[in-house]
Amino acid sequence: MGLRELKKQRTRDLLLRSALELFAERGYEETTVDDIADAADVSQRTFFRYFASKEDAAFFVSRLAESRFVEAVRARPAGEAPLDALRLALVASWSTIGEAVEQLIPMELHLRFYRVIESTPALLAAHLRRATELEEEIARVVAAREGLDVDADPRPRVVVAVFGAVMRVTERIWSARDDAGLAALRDLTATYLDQVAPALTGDWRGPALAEGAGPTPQRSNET
Amino acid sequence: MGLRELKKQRTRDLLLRSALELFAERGYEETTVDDIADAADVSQRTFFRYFASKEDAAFFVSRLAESRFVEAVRARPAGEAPLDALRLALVASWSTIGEAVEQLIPMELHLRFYRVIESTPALLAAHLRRATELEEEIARVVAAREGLDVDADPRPRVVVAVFGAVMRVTERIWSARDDAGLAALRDLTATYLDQVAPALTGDWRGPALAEGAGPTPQRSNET
DNA sequence: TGTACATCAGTGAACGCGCGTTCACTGATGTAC
DNA sequence: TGTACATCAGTGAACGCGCGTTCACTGATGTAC
Repeated sequence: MGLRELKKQRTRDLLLRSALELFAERGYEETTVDDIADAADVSQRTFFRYFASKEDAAFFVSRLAESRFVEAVRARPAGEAPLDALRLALVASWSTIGEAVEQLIPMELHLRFYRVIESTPALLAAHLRRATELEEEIARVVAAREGLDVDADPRPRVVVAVFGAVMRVTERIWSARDDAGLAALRDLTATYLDQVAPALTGDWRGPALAEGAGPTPQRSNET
Repeated sequence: MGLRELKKQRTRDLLLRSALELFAERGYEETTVDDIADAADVSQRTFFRYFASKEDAAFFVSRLAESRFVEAVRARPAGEAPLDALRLALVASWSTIGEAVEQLIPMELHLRFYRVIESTPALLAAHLRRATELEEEIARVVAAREGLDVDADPRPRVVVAVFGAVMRVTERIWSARDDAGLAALRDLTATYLDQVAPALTGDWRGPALAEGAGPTPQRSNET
């Protein structure tokens, strides 16, 4: 890599990190693009050379993580049931995503920023819109796996939407906690995914499974 | 009602209708608050007397519809399984919502605007954020029905999130169609809700149910 | 029915703000020979 | 290794835009007597 390209990457990384640090410390709305540029010691003009918008910078890391997850879904063996494939792809991509994030910014900062998303209406809105776009992409992958037409058969979009809905519930609950670490998010996700079948079943008489109350008792989609 | 109050209501209705008509005809981003005020023959200042923001006006009708739905959920008899209660509340509130909307604007305009929401990133984002807020409210209603603590038991939030996810999938698919009428949306919703159980089941070997291919063959949550 | 006063919807004009864009330019890095 | 030229990251300043706010004001509606 040439010196020019290296400097470019350094500038972008610096801008990205400055942006996320300011967002996490002071809030997204309270941080102007000029603030970010100042923190990175470049001009506002330069910021817009690297990021199409303030929001674009905010979701740069998420974009990376999402593409890893999609790759992981594509990589699942064909025999798996769709919901299993999604869940196993998540488990499998966990560490890959972690490494990719750490290339750019400390995981701790990423997690702090994730909570900013949840507490900032404009960011949460953008996050949800992006999530539905991602779901559409994954629905197509799932449909392809099963040899189905995504527009003719409702099931691919439905299973992906259900999976995504549970993801977002766990994100929100996780971000509302104080102890919010990466392991807690992973555990919460597992617990909530286990609750899909019980929640949809008419019979709610079974014992309520308190979150994190212990090892998850059953999987919902095993044959 | 006094003359003053009557004039007030007329001004608000006129502003609302002007806003939605402009949004539907020309697009949300392409319509400024000044345009709306001009169309209603009042000053921009007056617009902000009635609506906190442009977005506030855009979702005025939705707010009304949502509150009717929440009421309908509250009104479901206690014996019903949660997912059934949500579905039946939707069916039951359908006409009530229709009447409430027609009080304000023609249903045809409301439906046209719904498609604008789906095709406008900023509006779709706001819509999704509002939807998650609504889901939280409904999750609490469901938890109360079952005598559960929404923070201790994952099932209320999960079942509501799943229901909401299916709703949003149908909204999106419906809005992408040309023939998009109210009946089509209702049928699509029924079809997709019927697909929740089949989609989550590992076994996808059963015949794909094409949307609208006929009467829905089975209910997912009957006892 | 009339008068005096209070309330309050609507006005017009100006402003603050931050995002994102446009312009003409500088100077460092890369490349050809 | 050196020279000439091309490329392109970064600059600074100014601007357009629309949202939402603020101000001091007018005039219609409501109310008390």
